[in-house]
Amino acid sequence: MLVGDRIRLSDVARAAGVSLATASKALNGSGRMTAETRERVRQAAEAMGFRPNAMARALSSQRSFTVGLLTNDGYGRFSMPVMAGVAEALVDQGVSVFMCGIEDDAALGRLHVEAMLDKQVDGIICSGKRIDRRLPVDLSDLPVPVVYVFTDAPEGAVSLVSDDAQGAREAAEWLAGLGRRRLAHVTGPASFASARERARVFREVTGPDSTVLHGAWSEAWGHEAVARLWDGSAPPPDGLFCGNDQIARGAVDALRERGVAVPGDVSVVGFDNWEIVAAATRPPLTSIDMNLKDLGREAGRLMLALSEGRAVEPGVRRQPCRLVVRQSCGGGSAR
Amino acid sequence: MLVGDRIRLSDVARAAGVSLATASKALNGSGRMTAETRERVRQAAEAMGFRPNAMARALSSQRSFTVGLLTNDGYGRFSMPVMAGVAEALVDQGVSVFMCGIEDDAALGRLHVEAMLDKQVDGIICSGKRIDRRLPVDLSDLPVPVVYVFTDAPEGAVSLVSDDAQGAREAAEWLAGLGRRRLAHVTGPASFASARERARVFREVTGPDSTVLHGAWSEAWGHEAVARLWDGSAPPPDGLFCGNDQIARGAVDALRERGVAVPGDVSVVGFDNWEIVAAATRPPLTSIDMNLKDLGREAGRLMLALSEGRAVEPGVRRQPCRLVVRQSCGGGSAR
DNA sequence: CCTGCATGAGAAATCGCTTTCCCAAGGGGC
DNA sequence: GCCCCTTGGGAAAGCGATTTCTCATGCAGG
Repeated sequence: MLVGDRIRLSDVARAAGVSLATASKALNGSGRMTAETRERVRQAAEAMGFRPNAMARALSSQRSFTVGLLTNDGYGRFSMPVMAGVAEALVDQGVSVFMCGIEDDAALGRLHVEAMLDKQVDGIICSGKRIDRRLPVDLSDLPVPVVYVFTDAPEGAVSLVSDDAQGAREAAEWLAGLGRRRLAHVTGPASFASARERARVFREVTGPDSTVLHGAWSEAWGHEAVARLWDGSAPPPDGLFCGNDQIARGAVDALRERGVAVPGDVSVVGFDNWEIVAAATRPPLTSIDMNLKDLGREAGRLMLALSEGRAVEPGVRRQPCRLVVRQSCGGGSAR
Repeated sequence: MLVGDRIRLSDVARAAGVSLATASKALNGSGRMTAETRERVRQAAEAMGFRPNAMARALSSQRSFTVGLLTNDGYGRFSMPVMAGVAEALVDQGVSVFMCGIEDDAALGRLHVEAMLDKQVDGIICSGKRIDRRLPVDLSDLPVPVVYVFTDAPEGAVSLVSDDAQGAREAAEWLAGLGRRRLAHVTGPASFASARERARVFREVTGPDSTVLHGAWSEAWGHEAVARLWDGSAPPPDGLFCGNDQIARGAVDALRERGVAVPGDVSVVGFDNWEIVAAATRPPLTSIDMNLKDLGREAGRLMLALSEGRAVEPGVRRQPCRLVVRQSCGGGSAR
């Protein structure tokens, strides 16, 4: 793929018959020279397959064209799509991503952050698995910009989260639009801000005393919630909005077991659009996708802006979610 | 966390009353000087919170203390644990990891590899999601060492995979040890080398004409396989070894639906030990764990050796799998 | 008492590129 | 026709380490 020694800028300069300085400026679009000169250098570089040594460039320009991505999501459920998005936004700017999983280990976090700083990263993107908790590292007072994604961020920071309210509204209105009138929301612990926020909006759409059940983020809880809702003490729901796909799957399984048809008798919407769960459910789940890759992509863009010294409005940015229709709701494929 | 300008080596040297050269050697353990001098420099560095500039160090020493991790596993199912292992093995050597997901896009692969090379990585770890397929990039003739993990590798390369044969034997013998005598193996497509190898060993343990069913790697296939095995034409198995946890889950669900008790009537072992699937199954799955993090850790060690110029025996290294006992088999928690 | 060699430490070159002056030449204004 | 300003391009000083020599110094050997 690459043979022999790497071509240096000085080689290109010599070939193009210009000085080192001119060659550098030509390729970077800086400095002043005739278009003809610039082009000649470009051609030479191109022809020789010149690739600048990023280390040298970083050392003198004080920009390393690398960013660090810190995450405590060891599983990758959230951080993999975010990383993919970040990388996508940055790769053609020549920026690479150091990825560091730190779980919830503060010492490990510090270690990695220091390693990043030593490597002169142009910025750090900090991502989590929950928007109301922070990673066990203090990223304030760092000599580089920081962008927070899908995690809680300090006051005045640049941060990016998915729009729980809009996602929940999307789900509830979809169920309502299908003609479902007795809706219930089965979600995770009320200790999660996301769970509370989605529940709030769910009530906003369906009425202040519609049913909201908090529990674990598990299939088991989905099961149990169905058992409660169908205990005969009240007319059961005809639409279920679940806080994540695992709960939804548990619920759908429980409904099947008790002979309730999905989507015939009940429509179910999940949250997360976790392919592996949503697609394996019978029937496959209609679900809210948080567009994590988009979140990552936007984070990448913001990081880029910041590292180029462009000003970025601080504060929390909420990115919209998107309803992905499968078969657990019936109804058209409209939207 | 860090305040003001970074301390440079020259600052340390001045503070310790030695030259730049001596300071460098003192901190790197190279050169010759009295223990007292060395220690004095160390103390000064420590006291001033000196952190060497990795770029500068890389530029002159020709080692960047970074490695690239290439993967086509966009989901992170395999690459996240591998990355965690790699990072764990390298972090206290001060080595950071560039992570690049390239899916199956050859152009993207080339782009990322070139970016890595520009950044002077000390080596590249190439990881996949299937041991009999390669990534769409040519990593031969690179100016840096390459280690392959969980992917097919060219002749003569250094490569690391999990030991399918040992894992399969572990599973089959566990079932046999539980007194199960009519064993069946339900697994993925025979086009997968892993599926074939595990099936081979399964037969080696259970007899040449024991049942092996190939299908998709899905829950749906687990269902269907159970339907076939329990169609009444033959005495059904009392032990099921499934090719992955999804198949196992499908099978367990199907068994429950037809009133067959797990683990009462049938013991089921899965493969992958994918927590999210294995733990949510009712009952939770006993499964074979491929120890991917260990695989990554070992890959990190090999990479380190290679990048330090130490010789590494080429060839395929197989790392053992491990049986994780949950409740789908009954029997003791022995082992 | 002089030569020789091991030893501790420093001067300076280098790594490959960026960037800041600085200078020569050409052109326009008065 | 003189002067000043614009313009294209180059020389050289870093960036912050590593590393190769080189050089005093002190001690042992003859």
